[in-house]
Amino acid sequence: MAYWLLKTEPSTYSWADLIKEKKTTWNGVTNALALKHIRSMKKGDRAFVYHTGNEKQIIGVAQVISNAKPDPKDAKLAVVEIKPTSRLKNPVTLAVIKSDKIFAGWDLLRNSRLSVMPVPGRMWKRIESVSKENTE
DNA sequence: GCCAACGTTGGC
DNA sequence: GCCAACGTTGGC
Repeated sequence: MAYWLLKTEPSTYSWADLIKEKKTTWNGVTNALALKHIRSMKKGDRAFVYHTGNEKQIIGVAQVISNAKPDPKDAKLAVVEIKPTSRLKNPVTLAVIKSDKIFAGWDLLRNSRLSVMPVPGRMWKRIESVSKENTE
């Protein structure tokens, strides 16, 4: 099982939209590297959902519920289906990620324009634990 | 096939 | 609103 991070602009498609829909086909990815990551996704993998724009934070966890497959609207592209698992108790902001050296060198920091990326296991665990901490 | 010009993304 | 960092496009 692998871990991923999926970026979305919340005014286009948000975590709330995913909750409302119960599951969705993650489409609209056209960047070559991001597509390569999509194509590596397998049923049972898990993914953080990250909001760009004003929010810049990881908001929830989703489950990959299909293997990667060609986009029915464009066979050159690839999509995957996901469903929401749980919302993070405390969203983990980009600022927090930047200030924690465990995330040094991660794609999220190195390439701000990449919309789909793997999450190394130790980073996944750190985000999960930070998201559960009590804050004032 | 190269690369300048242009367009887009996303953080600031 | 700006702009850096990338990606893409199109003329040559």
